Order: sequence, then structure tokens, then C-alpha cells
Amino acid sequence: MKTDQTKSPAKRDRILDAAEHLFAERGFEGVTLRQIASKAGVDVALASYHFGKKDALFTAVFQRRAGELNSRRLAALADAKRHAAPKTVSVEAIVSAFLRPLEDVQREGDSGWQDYLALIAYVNNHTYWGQRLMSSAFDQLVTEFIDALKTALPHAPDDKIYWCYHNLSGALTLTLARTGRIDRLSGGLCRSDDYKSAYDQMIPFMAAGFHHVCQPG
Amino acid sequence: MKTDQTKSPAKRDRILDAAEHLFAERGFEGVTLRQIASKAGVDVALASYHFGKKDALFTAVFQRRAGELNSRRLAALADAKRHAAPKTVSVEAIVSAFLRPLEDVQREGDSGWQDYLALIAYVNNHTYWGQRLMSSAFDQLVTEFIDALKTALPHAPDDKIYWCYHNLSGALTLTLARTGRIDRLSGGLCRSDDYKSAYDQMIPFMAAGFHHVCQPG
DNA sequence: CCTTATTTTCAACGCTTGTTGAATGCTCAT
DNA sequence: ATGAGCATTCAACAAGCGTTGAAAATAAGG
Repeated sequence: MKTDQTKSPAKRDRILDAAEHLFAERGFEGVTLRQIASKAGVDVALASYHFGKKDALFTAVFQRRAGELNSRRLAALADAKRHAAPKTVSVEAIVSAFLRPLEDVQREGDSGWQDYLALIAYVNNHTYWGQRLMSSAFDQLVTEFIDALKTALPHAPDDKIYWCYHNLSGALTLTLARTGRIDRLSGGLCRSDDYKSAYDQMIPFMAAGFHHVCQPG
Repeated sequence: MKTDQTKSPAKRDRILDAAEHLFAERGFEGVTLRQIASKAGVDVALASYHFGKKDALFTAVFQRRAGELNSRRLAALADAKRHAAPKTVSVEAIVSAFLRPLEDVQREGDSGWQDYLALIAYVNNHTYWGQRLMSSAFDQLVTEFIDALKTALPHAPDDKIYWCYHNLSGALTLTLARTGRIDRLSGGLCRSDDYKSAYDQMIPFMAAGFHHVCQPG
């Protein structure tokens, strides 16, 4: 039988979906293989058969959607550059290209994307093993965006660019985690799952921060 | 014997310290009571004797330093208000009062505070059970700061204030987590444990974001 | 010093965990 | 239709988990 994924009788994918949801909600050690198998409607041993150790299953979940996400964000950045040409692309357009593809995949309804983005938040907040995953999946993309930011802010020293990106990344991570905290603090006025509002204000907020911190003089 | 904490022969506190460090590094389910007891140089059963269930130990760790942290931040806010009087306190001063006490406790050298702040980051990124802890420990304080922000930005609608605070909270959370990601992305130019630099640029960055998003018209 | 109360250890429990090897079911080319 | 190869289940394992009750050590009070 062929080893490509078009054939696999969907159980393998159901395991990935179930793992994606549970890992995002409760973390790596907070979920058992039996819970994943149960949610997928599958025997426990099947997860080990397809993915080997538990770590490998987690890695497979994490990398499954990374490629498509990177493609979308790169395309958005390329669009922004083309649209701005021959002028250089603005900070706001770069930030928008970084964030809007996330909103897009969420709006497409597939709840797997919601889980996946929450999983990114989970991984990004972890020390070393989390950073290994983050780097392998996203460093190349992030470097491209940071290069674009350096071009858009030619007077800014590099360390300021990185710290500003750090702020952007942190705010985004908390958004992706959908913790419900803003719901409680605001008494229901704002909702964690209202992505549109989150990005609508995050983009100008971050652009203003970049400009203010990186302004010359 | 009295039940107040002045007496306890230090083993109870060593358990809290060890738990603080390990929970912050690996999360609730990522740590076993045996690892905590081993790090504290104590028998496993002692943790259960002092704190009951594992959840209760976690809660005890989380709430141990919350009071002092809140006091320091409230004092900083009161200082800022007094210093600005009779004018209203600026957004930048409010953000500074929110962040600088964190820098202070970290600089005092006690590595327990480093662990504790990383633990806050861990809890803040978790859904419901994490939010119950966050609310019980910090909602009152955060509400005070948000009220101050509303006063400083009288033209801003409340939802914009909350979303801006969400950005601030997210960036701060990633800073407290000290993931090492900015180190790698910047090739060592920026360091996760360089709190001073983090806050030095975060404060003006956030103030600019608040003003830009909340400006009238 | 004896008694009492608290702290700490010891030993063990019942249960769940990740993982594995053998057994069964299924698909499909020949 | 038969046999090979992959997918799936079954049953079980050794190890580690949180928790507990009873024993031992320590501290306090009279």
C-alpha cells in the first residue's frame, strides 16, 4: 500500500484532530493517550502504531498545519509589498499581513484551526522544548517579517525591533489562547473569541507602538 | 501548637519553594509530588500532610506572593497619582506603575520571585481553571488599574480600553514566561532575562498604543 | 520528666499511565 | 481466491502516580 496520506482510512487523521483539541486545551502532560483515542473513537494502541511515542504525536500535530499557515502569511506579506510598490511597505501593512491570515483561517469555520492556534499559544509559552518546536516551525517566517520591519523602520536599532516584535508576539499569543480573561474583566463587553475585534484594534495598536519606540532621535 | 506560619520548621516553606520552581517550569501535570518532595529534601507524604491534594498545593503556591505583589503595584499606582496631582495621572505613568514593581521584585535577587512570575504566565495562558486562579488573585488590582486608565483616557470607549489592556497583559505574560525565544530570534542581541530592557521599551510602546487606539474621532 | 500535640517518615494501597507483542481484520494486486 | 501487507484491536506489562493510615520523631506545656 502507498504511504501517502490520501489513502489512510481517516482514523489516523481523527487521532490528530482529537489530539489537537485536547493538547490545546490541557497541555501535553494534561492529556492521556487513552483520552485521545477515546475522543477519536479508536483503540489506544493505534496512536502508538501511527506516531510512536507520545512526543512524536504532539510534534506531528504541531507541524501538520504549520506549512499552510506559513504559506498564507508569506502570501499576505508578498501582497502587501506588491501593493505598496514602488514605495516600501508600511509597518501597519506588515503587522496586518502577520495577523490577518490567522483571522482568515479561524473564520473558515474549521474548528481544528481554532485548536491549532491555541496550541501554538501553549507551545510558545513554554521553555526549551517548546522553543525547539517554535523555531523549527516558524523561525524562517518570523525572520522574513522582521526583515520587512527593519526595512520599514530603517532608523531603528535591531534590538528595538526585536523587543517590539516580542510585544506583538505576546499580545497575539494571549489572543490565540482564548483564555476568557478579557470576558470576565470587561463584564462580557469583550469576548475572547471575537477575533475580528481583537485584530482590528491590535494592528493599529502595534503599529503605533513600533513607530513610537523606533522613531529616530 | 499555633497554626500561624511563623513557627513552621521551614520544611513547609521548602516544599512551597520547590513546587514554585517546578510548577513554573513544567506546569501542573508536568510535575510529580515526588519530584517536588525530592527537590525540597522531604518525604512525599509531607506535601499531602501540609496541603492536602495536589491542586491545593498549587493554589497555595500561587497565592503565597500575590498579596505582596498587589500591595507593591497599588503603592506604585498611588505614588503615580500623588506625583501627578492635581492633574490626572498619565497613561504612561499608569503602565509604569503596573510593570515596574515586577522589575523591582526580580532585581531583589530572590529567585523565588522569578519562578513565581513565570508561574503567573503559565496560569494566565490557561483556560478556565487558570482563570479562576487569576481572578481570585488579581482581578481587584487589575480593575483599579483599568479604572485609572479610563480616567486618563476619558474619550475612549470601554471596550477599547479592555482590548488595549489585553495587549499589555499578553506582552507582559510572554516576558514573564522567559521562554528564550527572543534570544534565539535576535541571535543573542536581546535576552529573555533582561527585564530592564524589556520594561524600558514596553512602557512607551504600550502607552503609544493606548493613545493611538483610544484617541477621539 | 511525663504527657500531649504536631511534624515527619515509612510502607503500602489502588489506579492510571505509556508502550508493546501477538492476534485479528481489512484491502488489494495477482 | 489467495496470500501479502498494512491497519486495527486485544490483552497485558512494568513503572509511576497521588493519596492514606499507622508508626516514629520532634517540640511544647505543665
